[in-house]
Amino acid sequence: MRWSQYFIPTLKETPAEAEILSHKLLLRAGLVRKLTGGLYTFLPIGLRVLRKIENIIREEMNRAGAVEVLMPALQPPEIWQQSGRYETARDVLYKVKDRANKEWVLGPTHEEVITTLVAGEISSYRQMPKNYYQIQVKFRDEIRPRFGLMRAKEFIMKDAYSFDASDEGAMVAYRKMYDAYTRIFNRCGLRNFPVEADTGVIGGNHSHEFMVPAETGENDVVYCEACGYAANIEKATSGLPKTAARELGAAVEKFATPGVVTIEALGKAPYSVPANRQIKTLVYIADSHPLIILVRGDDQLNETKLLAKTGAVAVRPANAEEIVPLLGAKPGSLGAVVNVPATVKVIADERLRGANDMTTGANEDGFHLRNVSMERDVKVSDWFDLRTVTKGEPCAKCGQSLKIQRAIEVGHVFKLGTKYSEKLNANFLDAEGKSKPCVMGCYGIGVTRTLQAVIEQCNDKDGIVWPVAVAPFAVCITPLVVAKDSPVMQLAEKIYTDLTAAGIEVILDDRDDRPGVKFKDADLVGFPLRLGIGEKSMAKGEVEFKPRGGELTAIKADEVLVKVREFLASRV
RNA sequence: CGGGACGUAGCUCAGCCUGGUAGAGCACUUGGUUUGGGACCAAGACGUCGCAGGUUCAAAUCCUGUCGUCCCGACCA
Repeated sequence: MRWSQYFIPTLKETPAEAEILSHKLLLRAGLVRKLTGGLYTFLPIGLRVLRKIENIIREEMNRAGAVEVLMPALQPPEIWQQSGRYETARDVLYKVKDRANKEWVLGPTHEEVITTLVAGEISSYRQMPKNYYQIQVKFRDEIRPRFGLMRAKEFIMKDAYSFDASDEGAMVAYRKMYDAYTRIFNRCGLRNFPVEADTGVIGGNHSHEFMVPAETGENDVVYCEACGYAANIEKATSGLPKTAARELGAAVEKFATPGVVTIEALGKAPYSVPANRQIKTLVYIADSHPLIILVRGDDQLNETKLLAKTGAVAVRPANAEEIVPLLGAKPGSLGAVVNVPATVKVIADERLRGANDMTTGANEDGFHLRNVSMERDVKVSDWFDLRTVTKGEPCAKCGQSLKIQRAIEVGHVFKLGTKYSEKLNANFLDAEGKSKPCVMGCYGIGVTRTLQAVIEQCNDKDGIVWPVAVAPFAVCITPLVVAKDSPVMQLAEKIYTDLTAAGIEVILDDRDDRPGVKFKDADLVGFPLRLGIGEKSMAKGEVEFKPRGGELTAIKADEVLVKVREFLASRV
């Protein structure tokens, strides 16, 4: 490819819209342009990288036994109603109407479509296992699109769906995808690691996310260096001991705490109740039912856990207008000991189990209760792990100190079970002739997000530093004289022809620009190797050999092909 | 949806407080000089100041509304 005929609109200055580094580089290196918030056009360089990533994914999916299909992006709402997600996923569903005023949805994912397909095609256990995947555009009505391709309204996803006759078979399929994902992200040049994950609205009971460590990520990952435990903070647990039981004190005692409405204030004189001896009382609305949540004063409620453990579709904190009529006091004086309506369930964090000598609100403004025993004084309906892990806590598996790292989620694998096959009638007959629902798994990779994650991880002060496997071109030839009949340009053309003939992807910077401009652009766009050809080096029969981010050396002009091959082979 | 900031040339931004001829740098065009890490000189072209109302003799500037962008939060498969 000749640069002058291509389309690489690099930017010297950073567009105001970009905040994080990868987003800036995406724009500056001319990979994408924004149409409007959350919607981007891929320019040729960006598209080439996208295709590279897609092909790596294809190769690994195929290798793992998955088969490529392509499903419609526009879908009938009926299948979403059938699966129940027309309601549970309604916030992210784009809906459109046709001329007859019939409603359609733009697919945010394809469980409904693939399950409907399979329901009509698979009828025997002999036809499984099966795994179908596609690389497709998805549409999600994100509340706040941000960070360029990281969270967009429209994005490209690889999604695979496995169908098995048994739970054991489904686990095999899951494991195959898990291994394939590790290979895919490694091949893309990404440092990455799988973590245990929450399954969210998609359902299922076994799930891992593939994370790329990055400070700009939207996830917190809890991990243990000693034993390898790693989990999304939404799911992570630790080996922290339960609250120590003490000598069971006298009966509950009410005491005045005028103006004290925070854990912190109650911890100070004259009360001096340490946070770990307080019970924090929160009120949540779960699918329109109020719930009382108890966690220890020094713990934070993890809403994802709450959602998962209660099985609710949605939870949100109740506001003061809802709380006062319910418990008779404002937030800051709440508790679950007295004046709790019988209809309201009390859910408590495991860490409080057996705790006594605790202090909590009295459900009366300006008063708290001391000598509270969870067992004796609080009627708890359910005990769950509900707290958020913090760094430094002991690992539940090995006791070593846990760490927390920000990360970008680039892939997610789920064991779905029969949630969708049951609702959408994807049944088969087993060896005994008994009808059963297929056991499913689903496996997603954010392709466009992965592209940006590579940039986020592979860059320096001059621009992008592409791993060879996903580089838009492996080599950039930079002749410093571009007149057609000049010896420099003739050598550049020869090298270009030779490398291209050898199957190497080369871009020839034939623009009539000053050297500095070309060097800066080549660095910004990030080609792994740049070959510089000027009159000086040429006089010595040499060509400049400059790996991106490495040292410039001179090589013999007639050794270019060999040296380039060596270099590329060493980087795979 | 709550909080904040912003919207002026293709891009980055100044001007707004204190109303009165719309600016700079980069990019672009032409000519010249340059030519190994984003050149220099000269001349030029480029704007309904996001949009709609209002106040005023007069609005980029003040007021109201609206749309859009970005940040924080909430939310999030």
